[in-house]
This record gives sequence, structure tokens and C-alpha cells, in this order.
Amino acid sequence: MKIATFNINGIKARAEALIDWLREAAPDVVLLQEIKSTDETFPHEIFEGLGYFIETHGQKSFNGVAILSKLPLEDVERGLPGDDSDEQARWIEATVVGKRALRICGLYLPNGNPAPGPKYDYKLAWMERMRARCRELLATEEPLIFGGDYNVIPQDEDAAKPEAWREDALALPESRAAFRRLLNLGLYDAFRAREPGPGQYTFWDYQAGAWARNNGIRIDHMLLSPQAMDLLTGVGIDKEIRGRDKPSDHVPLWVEIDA
DNA sequence: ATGTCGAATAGGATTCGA
Repeated sequence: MKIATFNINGIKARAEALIDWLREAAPDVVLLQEIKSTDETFPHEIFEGLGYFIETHGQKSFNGVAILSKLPLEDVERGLPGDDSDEQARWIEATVVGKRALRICGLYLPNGNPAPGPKYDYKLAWMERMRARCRELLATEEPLIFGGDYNVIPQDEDAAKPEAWREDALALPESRAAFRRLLNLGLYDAFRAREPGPGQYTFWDYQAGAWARNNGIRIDHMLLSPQAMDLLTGVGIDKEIRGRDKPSDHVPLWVEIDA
């Protein structure tokens, strides 16, 4: 089963590019971030026509996550537990049953800039809530996948110009420590486990010719539970689509799971 | 000196968020 994550930066602006990529890459499950639409305005028909079931957790203008799946999505949960006052749509979970059941969580972790400040406080608090949810799910000892835009550059080798990110919420020591705390629960950065070494990016800013200069960062991640890692057979970043017309600033990251 | 983009509001340029 091929499971991908892709921050599309607006479903309306990206529908055509997304359709092209879905046809080529043929993922079984896709975690989408920044749909920037409500559940009502998401263009369900287009993707149903391509053979996907769809579950969304949207909001107007900003954020919003969704799951597309060729297999039925069961036990869908929307929103990250732990703060009833949080109105930002950044978390969705569902179970997909292939050869065996996988619990799949799609997430759009807060950017956090400018740091310090309230947005950075929200990011760190959100990461702590995510940790609590990960811990709960890990107790099930089932295969789990936490995929999405983490807005965290885990290590210097995950940026072309690490010095440019020193004061940025994506790379500050507290952000990296919070990401490490997720790993320390017993989760694995599936891409990094299979592809050690620098120069592997999932995001290139629209500004300052970042793509042309390969000034990228690796901020989209798939964290897997031990039981999911046992089933991992491949990983990849579909970098090439960043060079197409009207691209997102992110590209898809995928894992292949024997499930 | 963000060399940019998407969405909302408003009915075109501006603001926000990234």
C-alpha cells in the first residue's frame, strides 16, 4: 500500500496538478494539508471520480486537512484532542484496512513564526498535545502512520542553508526538541531511516528563486510506529513536480507499506 | 529590500498567513 502526504497549498488552486500527480503516482492513500477550504467547498466529485473515498476536516481560508483513500476510511476522527478551544483544522485520523489494519493520522503542524510569540507558544503546545495522542495510539501496538507537514527541520542536514533558519520557528532548538520527543516515544522518521544523508528536501519557498537554487528544507515527514516500520518496503519524495506549472511549494512524500 | 503565492474581501488593491 502506497501512502503519501502532500501539502497542496489550496485545493482549488491545485486540483489540476493534484489530479495529474494522482494519475502518475497512483497512491492508495493521500494525506492532504492546507486544503484551504471547508468540508462543503472541497471538490469531492473530482476525486471520487478518480476512485478515492474522501474525508475532510476543513476550515475557511486557512489550514484544513483531508484523506483520500482507494480503500474505505473507517473510524474517522477530526481535530487533535487536548484543547476544546482550538478551532484550527490541522488533524484527521482514520483506519484503512488492507491486508491488515493501519491507523493513519494526517497533520498540519503549526508554522509558529514569528518566534518567540503567541504563534510559537501555540506550536509548542500543539506538539505536546500531539505527543499525548501519539502515546495513546502507540499503546495499541498497532501499525500507525503520522504523516504531514510538520513545519520542523529536524537537523541541519535537512536544510540547504541551515544558517538561514537559526532564528526560525521551523528550526529553533525547542522545535527540534519537541520533534525529538515524538521520536523518543518510539516512532521512526521513515524517510530518514531509509535515506540517510543531506540534500533531501520536501519544500522550496516560492520566493528568491529557492527551487532554481535548490534552497530547500525537509519539513514533511512520515513517522511510523514500530509495527508499521516492520511493514515498510520503500520511501520516496516526488521532487520533480516542484518544477511544473503552478506547483505547490511542497512536494509529495510517500511510503510503501506491506499492508 | 523577501526576487511569491493563495484566499478573502470587495468589486481592485490590500491584507493575512505562510
